[in-house]
Amino acid sequence: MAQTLRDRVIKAAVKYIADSGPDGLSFRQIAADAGVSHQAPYHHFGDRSAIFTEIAREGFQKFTEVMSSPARRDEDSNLAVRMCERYVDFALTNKGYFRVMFRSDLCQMDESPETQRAADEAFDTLLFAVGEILGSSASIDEIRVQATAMWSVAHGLATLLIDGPLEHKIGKVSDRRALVRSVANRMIDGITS
Amino acid sequence: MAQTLRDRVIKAAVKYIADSGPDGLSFRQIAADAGVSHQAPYHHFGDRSAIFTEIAREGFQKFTEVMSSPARRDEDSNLAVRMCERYVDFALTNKGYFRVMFRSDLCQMDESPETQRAADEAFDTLLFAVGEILGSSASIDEIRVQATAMWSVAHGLATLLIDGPLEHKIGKVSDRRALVRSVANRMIDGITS
DNA sequence: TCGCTTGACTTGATAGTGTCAAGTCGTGGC
DNA sequence: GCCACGACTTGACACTATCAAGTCAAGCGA
Repeated sequence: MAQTLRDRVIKAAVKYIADSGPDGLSFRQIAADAGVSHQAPYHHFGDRSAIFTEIAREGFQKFTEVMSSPARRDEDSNLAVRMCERYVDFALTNKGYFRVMFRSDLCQMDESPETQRAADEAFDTLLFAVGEILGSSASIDEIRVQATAMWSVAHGLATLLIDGPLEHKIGKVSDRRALVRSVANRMIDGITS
Repeated sequence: MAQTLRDRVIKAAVKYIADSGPDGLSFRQIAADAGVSHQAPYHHFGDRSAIFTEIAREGFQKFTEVMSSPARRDEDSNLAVRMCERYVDFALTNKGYFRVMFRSDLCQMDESPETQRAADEAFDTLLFAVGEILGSSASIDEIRVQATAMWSVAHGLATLLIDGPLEHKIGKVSDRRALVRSVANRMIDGITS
C-alpha cells in the first residue's frame, strides 16, 4: 500500500471511465471503495472537474510517449500509417484516459497550465510527424491542412471504434489493425501524392 | 402554446446540450423552466436516458434528410467532398443533436428499435454514397474500408471542431468550409485513385 | 347522467450526488 | 511544550433522478 490515496483515486477513476464512461463517475463511490471518507478525494482535487483535468494531463503525457517512441519491428514502415495505428491503439488501450482528453466540457484546460502544456506537446509530436512526411518544401498552410486531415481520420476512427456504431455497422472488426492500416493507407496515398 | 409539453421538453434539452453539453442537463430544471412539476417530463420519457435516445432518433432522422437531399448549386461537385462538407455542417449546426447521437453511453439503442433504425438509415445513406463513388466494380470489402475512411475523416473533423482543441492548435479556422473542403479533397484523392 | 378508464399531470418521499464549513489527529520543526 | 500543517473525518446543505402515490379533467359505453 505504498500508493498514495491520490494515486489510488485516479487509478480507480480511470478504470471506471474505461468501463462505463465519465458521466456516472462518483467521487463518493470511489472514496467508499478506497475505504476513506467522502471528502478525502476532495482534499487532493479541488473539485470534480479537477480530477478529469488531471486525468487528461496524464493521458496527454502517455500519448506523447507512445507517439514519439521509436518504431518497433512489427509496425508499418510508413510514418503516417504508423502514427494512425498508434493513435487508434492508444485510444483503445487507454479508454479511461482517451475518453477524457478531448472532452473540453469535463476538464478545464484554462485552469491547468500543466494540462494545457501536455496537450500542446502531444499535438506537436503530430505536427512534427506531418512535417517529416511532407518534407521541407511544404508550406505552413499545407502542413496545417495535412495535419488536420491525419488527425481527423485517426481521431474519427478511434472515437467511432470506442463509442460509435462502427462495429455494428460495418460488421465485427475481427482484425482492427488491418482495418486501421488500410484506412490509413488509402488516406495517406491522397496526402503524399 | 400549440406545442405539447413533450416537444417543449425536447426543444429545451437540445438547446441546453448545444450550449453546455449533455452532462449537466437537468430534468428538473427543464420542468421548472416549462412551468410544470418536476415529474411532468418523466411522464413522457420513462427515464433520463430515454430523452437522450429520443433526441438521437430525431438527430439521425435530420441527418439522413440532410445527407440525402439533392445537391445545391453552391456545393462541391464531387460527391465524396460534398458528403464530408454536409457531415461537418450538420454537426456544427446541430450540436444539440450531434453531441448525443454518437454517445452510446447516453442513449440506449438496444431499448429503442426506432432509434436503431434511424441510425441504420443514416449510415445507409453514407454507404450508398460510397458505393456510387466507387462504382459497381468495387468489392464489398473495398466499400467497407472506404466508407469507414470517409466516415472517420468527416466524424473526426466534426468532433475535433466541436469539442476538440483543433482551433486552438492549428489557429483560428476563419473559413471552415474551405478547410473541410481541402481536407476532404486530399483524402478523396487517395480513395478514388 | 352515472361509472369507469386513461392520459397528463402533481405532491411527497427517498437515496445518492457535489460542495461548503467546520472539526480531528498525527507528524515534524522550533 | 507548542504550534503549524497536511491528511483526513463529520455534518450539513442544496440539488439530482427516481419511486410511489395521489388529483383531475376528458372521453366513453350503458
